[in-house]
Amino acid sequence: MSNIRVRIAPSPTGKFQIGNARTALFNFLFAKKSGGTFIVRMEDTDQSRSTKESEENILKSMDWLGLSWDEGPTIEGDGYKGSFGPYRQVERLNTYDEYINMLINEGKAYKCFCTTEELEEERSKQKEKGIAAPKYSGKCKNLSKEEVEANIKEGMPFTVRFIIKPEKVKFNDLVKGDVEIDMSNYGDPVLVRSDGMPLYNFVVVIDDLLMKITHVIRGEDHISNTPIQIQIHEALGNTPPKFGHIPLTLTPDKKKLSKRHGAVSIDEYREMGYLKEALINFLVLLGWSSGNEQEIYSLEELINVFDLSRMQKSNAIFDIERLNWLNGIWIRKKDINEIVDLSKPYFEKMNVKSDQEYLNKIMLLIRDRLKYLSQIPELTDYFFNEGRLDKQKLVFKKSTAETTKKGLEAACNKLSSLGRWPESTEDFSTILAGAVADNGMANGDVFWPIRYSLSFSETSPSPAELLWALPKEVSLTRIKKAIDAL
RNA sequence: GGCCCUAUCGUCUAGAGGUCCAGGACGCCACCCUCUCAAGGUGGUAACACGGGUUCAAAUCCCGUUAGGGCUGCCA
Repeated sequence: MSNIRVRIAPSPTGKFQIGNARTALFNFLFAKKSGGTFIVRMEDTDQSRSTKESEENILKSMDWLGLSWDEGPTIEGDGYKGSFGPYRQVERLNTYDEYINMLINEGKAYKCFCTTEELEEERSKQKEKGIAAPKYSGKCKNLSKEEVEANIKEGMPFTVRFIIKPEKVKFNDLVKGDVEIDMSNYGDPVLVRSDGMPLYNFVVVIDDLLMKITHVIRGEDHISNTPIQIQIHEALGNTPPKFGHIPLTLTPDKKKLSKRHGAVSIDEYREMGYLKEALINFLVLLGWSSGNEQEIYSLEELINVFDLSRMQKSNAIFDIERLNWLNGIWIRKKDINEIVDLSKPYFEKMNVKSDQEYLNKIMLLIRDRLKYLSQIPELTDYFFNEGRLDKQKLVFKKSTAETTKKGLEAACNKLSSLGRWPESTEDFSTILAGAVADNGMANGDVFWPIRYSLSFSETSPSPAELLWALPKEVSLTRIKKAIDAL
């Protein structure tokens, strides 16, 4: 076990998102690769947006993906594992108080009595003056002790602000390299809201410090928060952790992935029938590559080959076609029984009560055609229900109604006179081919109408496969019906 | 606007100065297989954003421009 400790720190303000999952995955891989510890911490200080359901969804989604955490809330949500808890920020409020007081007493933070209105006015005035980078003036920093006490006595609400040192902050980012930011562009950030609730930029530092986080791997949307957090760490006399800012994933129109741009939660992809293996595989390739030409990776393989230094520096666009391809690959890689199990929810939605054997046959026939499991209803309806027979479509394009009828009859006769119903697709194939040969016909005169009459579809598995899967009586009835229709 | 990050086929990417008139994958197109649709196989289409340097040599290093993204909250 190495002393490397990383965390994923989602705010439970909605379902677990694709972007979060990707960040979690990179953290997970980084930790597992090095024998380190992977921690989940709920950043729920925004109580107006945080919900228990969101937390549950995040935990369950991570668990489903196989991103198991060593420390953090338990999946049941009734406790914690790990000895650096609690792992929910609202349960650590007392701790934050201690550190806030320390900073204030040491003159590194101050109480600010400016109201939201005053701040807005200040900002708009600065904009009017054409000031390029409006920021808080820091006027409350200069309040005397007496003024502060008087304000408090009057019951004036206040925030606590951290005093930014107006100097350049440099850090070596694990993925971006050297980054330098001039803090003279920053106003003093609020650490604690006027209602007493501490804010992200502060709590994240305290938690990372107390939880002994060694590497902070997060989205690059946090890069401009990093120098603030570094200065807070330093104000506390702590050496900041190492930072690695991974590029973001964008929608096809190059916008930040969000609810407005289609499905974004892991839940939704799961419901559509994307396999966790495909999602993991897809997500890791969004911003990372091994350097060789292998594209298909299991989570276990990734733990071995993952290397943070091979992260891409630029943003990546979420391409659903690539996910579809990977999902198809993983669907085909799975054992058929496993696929049937994964397919059950979709059959249940169809109110299908077939036995395992029938479902097995069906999935054997359609799995090559599946991009995702929720396509099952549309692709398998004819296995359970009669469809509409279109006389025009019954005739192969190079054939005629007359020949088609003859072909169907020939096949029907052969099938009906069978002593024992065959058990392999090859046998059915042979029988159909026999009907073709006996009558000097083309394959299309027999194969096509049989297939169409059994599936009511112009695109389906082969007739031999359908005969193999469908119950004998169903097949025979459908073929006879087709003959009558001509 | 300011600050920061980034820049190879439509998309995901390989490439860490010569082996690159740039390789792989997805998609798309064609062909093979074939009664159909998939799957599979084969082939094809398509990129170093632009302009300056540095160097014998640049996709690779430097500068600038342009473009995209992020941040600019008493959200995270």
